[in-house]
Amino acid sequence: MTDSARPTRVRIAPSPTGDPHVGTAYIGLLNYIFARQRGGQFILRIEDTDRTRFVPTSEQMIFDSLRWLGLDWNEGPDVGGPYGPYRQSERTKIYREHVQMLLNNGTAYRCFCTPEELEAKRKAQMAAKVAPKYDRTCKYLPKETIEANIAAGKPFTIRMAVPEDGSTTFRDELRGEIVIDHNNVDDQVLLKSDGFPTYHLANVVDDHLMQITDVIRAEEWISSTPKHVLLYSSFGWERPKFWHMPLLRNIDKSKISKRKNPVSLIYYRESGFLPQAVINFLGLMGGGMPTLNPIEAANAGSTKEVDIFSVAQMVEKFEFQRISLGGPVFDLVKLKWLNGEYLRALPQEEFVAALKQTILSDSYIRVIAPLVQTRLETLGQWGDLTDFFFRDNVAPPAEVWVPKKRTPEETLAFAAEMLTSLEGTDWTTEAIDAALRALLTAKEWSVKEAFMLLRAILTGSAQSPPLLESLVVFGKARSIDRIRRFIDNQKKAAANTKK
RNA sequence: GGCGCCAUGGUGUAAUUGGUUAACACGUCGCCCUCUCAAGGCGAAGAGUACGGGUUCGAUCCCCGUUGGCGCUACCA
Repeated sequence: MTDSARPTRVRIAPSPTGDPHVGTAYIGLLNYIFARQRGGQFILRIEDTDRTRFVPTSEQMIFDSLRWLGLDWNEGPDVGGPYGPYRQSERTKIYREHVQMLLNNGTAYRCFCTPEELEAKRKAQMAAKVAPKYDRTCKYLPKETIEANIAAGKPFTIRMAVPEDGSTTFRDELRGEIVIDHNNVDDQVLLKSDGFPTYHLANVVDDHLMQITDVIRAEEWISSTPKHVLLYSSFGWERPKFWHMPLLRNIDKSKISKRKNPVSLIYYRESGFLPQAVINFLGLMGGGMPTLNPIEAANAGSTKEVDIFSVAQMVEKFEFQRISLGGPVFDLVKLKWLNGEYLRALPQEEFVAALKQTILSDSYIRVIAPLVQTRLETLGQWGDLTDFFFRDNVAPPAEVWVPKKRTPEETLAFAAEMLTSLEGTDWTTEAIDAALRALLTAKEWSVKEAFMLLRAILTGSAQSPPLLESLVVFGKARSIDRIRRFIDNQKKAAANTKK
C-alpha cells in the first residue's frame, strides 16, 4: 500500500453552475503544476450532480476558459481517457452500486425524513443553540419499517453512519495533522432522493476509481475532509494525500465573490486580460515561487522581474511547501499592472493580433454593427455611437443617471437591486427585459426611469443604441461588473464629499 | 453558537528556518524625462512582524493564551 509507487494523478472538479470561476483557475493551475512537476496526469472532471443549479452552457465555458489559460488536461469529458466517464451525471449507476456496498457493511443507512422535517429540526436546534446536526432518527429503524417504507414508495436519502464517538485524524500536507471529533461530523447525505450523489460520495468514489493520488483543493473543504476519510475506510480504500490551498479573498478578506470582485474568467478574457498575465497573477497568490537570490535578481536587470514568470517557470521552480496559508486578497490593481507589463512586452504585430482577437474582433464588431447601422450618416460616427463597447471606464454625470424625481440615494439603492436581479438572469433581451420590468413594478419605478438609469450606467450617456441589445452584446460578465463598479464608485464619491 | 484554519506595511510575498537598520513587487507621494498622458529612471513615506505571556544570551521564526479574520456548520459544491 505504499503510494510512492503510484504515478501522480490529480484533478480539478468544477461544477457547471454558471460562469467559470477564477477560483477554479487558481486550483487548476496548482494541480497542473503539481502534475507537470511529477510527470503525472492532470484530470478534469465535471461535478454536475446538483440538477437545481445546473447551467447547460457552463460546461463548455469551463473548457474554453481553462484552455484559454493554457491549462490542458490529460483526461476529461471532452478528451476521454481510461477512467471515464468524466461527467458525474453519467456515473450515477456507479454511485448507486457503491452506496449499496456501504449499506451492506453498515456504514450507511436510509433516511426517510422529509426536507420539511429536517428543516424544522434544524430550526429547533438553532433556537436551542445546539449545533445543527441530523438527529439519527432513521439510523436505527427496524428492518420491517424500512421495508414497509420502501414498499410504500416513500422517498429516501442515504446517509453515512458516522461513528458516534472517537475522532478522525488526517494529514494536510501543508498544515500537518488535523483532528476532528466525530461529534462535529454530521451523518452526511450521500445519495439524494433524486438518485444523484452528493459531492462527498461522488468525490470519494471518483477519486478512488480514477486513481487520484493527491487531492489539491480549496481550504473550504478542510472541515468535510473527515467525512471523506471515513468514506475511504468504509470502502476499505487507500486514501489520497490532501493539500488544501488558501482561499482567494475580496479586498475585505471575505471569500472571493461576485458581489465584490469580477470572478468570471469570461470577464477577464472579454475585458482584454492576457491569459499569461492572469496565470502569472494567480501564481503569485499564496506564494510558492522561491525568491531570486541577489545574483539572479541582478542578472534579471530589474527587481520587478521576480513577480513575472510563466507557467513553464512555475513548473520548474514552484514549491508547494512554500505556499503561505493566509488567504491572499485578489488585487485587481496588481493584476492590471502585470497585464500592462505583458502588453507592453508584446511585439507590435502580436499586440495588434491581441486586439483583433478580443476587443476588435470581427465577431464583436459584427454584433455591434446592426445596432448602429441605422443611426449613423457617416462611418466616421461609429466611434461616437459605440465608444462604450470599447471602453473600460464610463462615468455618467449625475444629471444623466439620477431621475428628476429621485434622490441619488434611492437611485443607487435601485441600481443595487437591479444588479442583484440581473446577476440571476439569463443574458437574453427577453430575460433581461422581464427581470427589469418585474423589478421596476415591484419598486414602483417607471420604465423610463429604470431604463435610463441602466443606460447611463452602461454607456455613460443618455443616448445610446437599444439598451437590451447593447447589454447582450456587451456580455453579462462585463455588464454586471460595470454596474457593480458604478455603484461602488458612487458610494465612494458620496462618502468623500461628506468628509 | 459549535468546530476548524489562519495572522509580516494598504495589497501580494521575502527574511540562509532563532542572530539583518525586517527585504522585494504593486499601490501612494515627490523629482527627472517630456507638447500631454502613459511608460521609463531616481527617490520618499509606510510594518517592528495582531496582542499578552513564556522558552532562550537572543525571537518574525518555537510553545501557551487572548483577540481578530476567514471557512464549514444543506437532499450546494
